[in-house]
Amino acid sequence: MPVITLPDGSKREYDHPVSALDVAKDIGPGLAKATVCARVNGQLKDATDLISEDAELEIVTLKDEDGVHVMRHSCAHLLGHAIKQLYPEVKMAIGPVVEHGFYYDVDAPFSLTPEHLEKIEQRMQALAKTDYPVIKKMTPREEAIRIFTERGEDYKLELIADMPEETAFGLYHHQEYVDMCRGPHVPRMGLCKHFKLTALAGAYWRGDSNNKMLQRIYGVAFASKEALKAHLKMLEEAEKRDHRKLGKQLDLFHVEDIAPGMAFWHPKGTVLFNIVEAYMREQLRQNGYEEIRTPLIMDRSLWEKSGHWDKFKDNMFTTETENRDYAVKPMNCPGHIQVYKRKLHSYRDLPIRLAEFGLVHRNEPSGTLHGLMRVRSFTQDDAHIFCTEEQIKDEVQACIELVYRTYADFGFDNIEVKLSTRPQQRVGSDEIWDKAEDALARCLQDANLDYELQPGEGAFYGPKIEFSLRDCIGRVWQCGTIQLDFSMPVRLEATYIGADNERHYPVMIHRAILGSLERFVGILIEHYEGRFPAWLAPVQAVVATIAPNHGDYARQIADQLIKQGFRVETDLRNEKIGLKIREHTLMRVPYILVVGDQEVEQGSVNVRTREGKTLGSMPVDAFAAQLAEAVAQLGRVQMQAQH
RNA sequence: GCCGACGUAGCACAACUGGUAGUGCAACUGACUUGUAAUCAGUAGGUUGGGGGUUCAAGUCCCUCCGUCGGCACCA
Repeated sequence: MPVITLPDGSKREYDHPVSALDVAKDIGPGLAKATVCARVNGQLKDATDLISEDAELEIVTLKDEDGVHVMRHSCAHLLGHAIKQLYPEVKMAIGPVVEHGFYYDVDAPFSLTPEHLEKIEQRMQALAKTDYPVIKKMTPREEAIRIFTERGEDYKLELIADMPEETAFGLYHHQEYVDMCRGPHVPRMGLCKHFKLTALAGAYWRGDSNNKMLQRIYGVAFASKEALKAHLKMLEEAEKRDHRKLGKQLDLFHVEDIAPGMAFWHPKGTVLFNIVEAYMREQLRQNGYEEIRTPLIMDRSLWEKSGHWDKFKDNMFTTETENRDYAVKPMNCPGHIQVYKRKLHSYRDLPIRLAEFGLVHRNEPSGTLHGLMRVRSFTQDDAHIFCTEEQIKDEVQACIELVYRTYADFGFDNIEVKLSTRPQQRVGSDEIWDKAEDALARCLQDANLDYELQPGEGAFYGPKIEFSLRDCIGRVWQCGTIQLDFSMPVRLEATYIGADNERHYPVMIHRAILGSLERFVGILIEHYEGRFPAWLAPVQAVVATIAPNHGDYARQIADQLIKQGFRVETDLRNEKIGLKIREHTLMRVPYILVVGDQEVEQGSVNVRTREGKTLGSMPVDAFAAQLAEAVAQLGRVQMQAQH
């Protein structure tokens, strides 16, 4: 005799076990049709699961994020259904939900092509259209094994073998197709409507590169046609923001096969890069850091001692001369310790904060390279803070604050925070790791930050906090990081003299605010779609002449502004003003200063903005004041404009 | 590194099943003397990523290396 309580507080009494779908039908046919699954006492369940006890019930539809999630998951089954009808020899591995959609990893004896995808998608559409019911059967272990053995689904059998505790498995019957899943799933396939298969890729079985590589089919799915369309449109728009494309168009940088994964920065890109660096340098000055510079290449023995050689020798560039082996630095920390060690330090000196815009080289696997985001040569805004254990908290806190202040200045407000803890391969005792992980976790909690825990993802010498930003299509890239390290000072014998007149090892905090300057600039390009705020724009204004005889005046204006510290160019070409405006607008120059007879006469400039607004003639000083104001706002101005 | 796709002039792209490598922009030359997103005409530019092979003939087919793109694994 279950009593079902609905979200509005109303109660319904039944004299037999009911499913959420039954209840929905009682409420109305519209709701029944929209039912994707149910939340029973807060837990997601299949709409067809019978409820025999009193329960709070919420009918979940596609208006609910969870409903969309379940529908996407069912799309993966639908993909399985379709692919097995078309290519019965394919073996199904796993088909989970991902952001915006789903994928299915399959083992096919042939290479899937976009043409296959098209056929599969059509079959999916046809199957979904029949609106067949999905039948869930909790199936005893033996029977589940029998079913998948009969069907030759080796991967499903392996999954079952991996859950030795389970006595029964949820098998979802999609007509003749059977898939195993914890669920829930949609009760009928008509709910899967607005999907599209989008990509093919390789993926290792169980994410292990020792295993066979399977073929992964990616798809997206949404609650409505409009949402699907909007998503595809967004991807299209995102393509225009791609920093690799804009880097070429705006003449910022290039990469070529003479140096894979290493950027050639062009003049305009270098201006941008230098502004970012100068900004960070000013932060260092204001926050008690001392800047240093250390060698690019150091003896291999240093890297062996630090532990880097052991773990990363395959990813390090090496060189050799006069029978000595060297490694190109992949990190700055050992160099910084060498600087630290040249002096005897008192506990009174701590914390000591050594910073470097360190150019590091890492021989990243070829398949990982990605524009400026993942490269083999990059500049870290790196620093190492040598301090006592008591100072950890204040120092980490200060770093966190610096990250948020800095990112806000660059126009970012959406920062993902993660805490990564001890990995399998590591140096240092468990006590030390306990201490370090606790310290970082406490700092995050004190700062009131939501963060994701990533067990096993820490650096080999210590746990780390990561600050990540997203690129234009939502890929997440690690930027800032704060890492606690109790080991490196011991290994490389960095000490200080304590109040007790004994030698102690300092704690070392590795921290980067932007992370890789290359990556950060890449993200900036995408974030602003190349429309940099005046602060960052490589060229802030172009003085464009109407006719050749205005050249002297234009040059004079430009000189005047350049002397005031602005980045200004002239366009004296014998071309029409329309062409000049078009070209500089496409190059995303924030201001175009048009000068003709009228301006020469008045000693003014006629200002046109990148957005196409003509601000009219104004004295040069007035423009300079306006530009200075725009520059002073840093990147925060754009942030407000976007909301 | 692995799976798959791709690589044509500085850039963006074209060249049917193998049959003389083209177009636009940019560059250069000249004309036009310009008022808020493209003035007109002409000229030049490529061993089709490198190497090898099949063929009477290869941008196109095959092998191999390099690189790029999308994922996966990796990411100090």
